[in-house]
Amino acid sequence: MDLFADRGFDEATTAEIAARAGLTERTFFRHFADKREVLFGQAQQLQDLMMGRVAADPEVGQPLETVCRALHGFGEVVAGRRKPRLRQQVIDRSPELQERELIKLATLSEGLADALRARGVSDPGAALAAEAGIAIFKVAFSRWVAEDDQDGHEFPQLVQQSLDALRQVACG
Amino acid sequence: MDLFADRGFDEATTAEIAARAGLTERTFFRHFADKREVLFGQAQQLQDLMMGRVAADPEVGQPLETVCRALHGFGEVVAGRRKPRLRQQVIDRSPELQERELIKLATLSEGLADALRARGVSDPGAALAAEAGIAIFKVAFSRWVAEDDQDGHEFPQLVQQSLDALRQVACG
DNA sequence: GTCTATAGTCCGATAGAC
DNA sequence: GTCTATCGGACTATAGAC
Repeated sequence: MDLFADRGFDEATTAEIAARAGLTERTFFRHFADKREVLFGQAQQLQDLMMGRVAADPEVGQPLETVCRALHGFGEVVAGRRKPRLRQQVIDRSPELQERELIKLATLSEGLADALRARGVSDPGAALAAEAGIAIFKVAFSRWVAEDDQDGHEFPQLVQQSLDALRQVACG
Repeated sequence: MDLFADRGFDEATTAEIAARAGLTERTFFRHFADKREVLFGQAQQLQDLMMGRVAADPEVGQPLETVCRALHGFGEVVAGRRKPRLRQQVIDRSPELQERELIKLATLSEGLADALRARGVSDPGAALAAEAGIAIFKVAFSRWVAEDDQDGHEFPQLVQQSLDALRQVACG
């Protein structure tokens, strides 16, 4: 993170990262499938948490609300992350990292759709509720990054506001 | 496309692609910023078309409907593409191509949001209408690929069905 | 067109934990 | 004996510098 923040993602070589950790370049690639993955290792944990919340939601009569309740879990995960805003700055400056972020969100969407189907929501509703939930997450997250809420307490409110705004533009 | 379809995207080298076109590898990189861009060159054209449709839409009172009408433009662009379904098969088999596809869609979303703001739609509604539109596009497109509609005539219907389904899961 | 740097793979070897 | 983490060196393809 320090190397990336100082000189940018592209300019920090895998050899430097490994040296900084007291390892060889070869060992670095045993821990991370590729250089970008260093910044996205916790993504699976976030997905598991959110999918679990969908599975445990009391009612799925309004699938998008179920998804939004699952999104609240982000607040808990982010509390355990180090410097989430610095991390986001690094990502925002690198197109290749943005690509990786998007595919992680797409994977999350797939997972949420699967979790909804397991609760009896049928397609294409399940896929659309999941994708719409990701849209809400993106907007709420970008607003959260712009503020200085340290522990993620305000995140659920931002999700609710985004959900309301989506309903407004979608259903009038 | 033939090389990618035969042996997969990773296995086809830029040297082979260039040789097949009667050019040198260096010339290949003069035409395409990177190897993946070979398959995504027409993306800007699609975005321009859709943004133009948002700009020219008679009314933006229901922003998501405006976006959906813009999405219909895909049918016109795809008619000029060669083997769109084969192209999609190649993409679906390669994670790095999926990443590129996602960032193209994210760029499209940004463009649509800008076009909506130019029509007076305020944030976060503009961003959410654009993102929700992309969600609808993804679902409609995946259904279109699974069918055998050659000229894209059925695409607007698939968009409408996805819009209805989204309204169902979002607003009940 | 030439030249070079970096990411990432493949092969094999070593050493400690259990 | 097996599993896992480390390392070394050679190798290829992408991509950028000039």
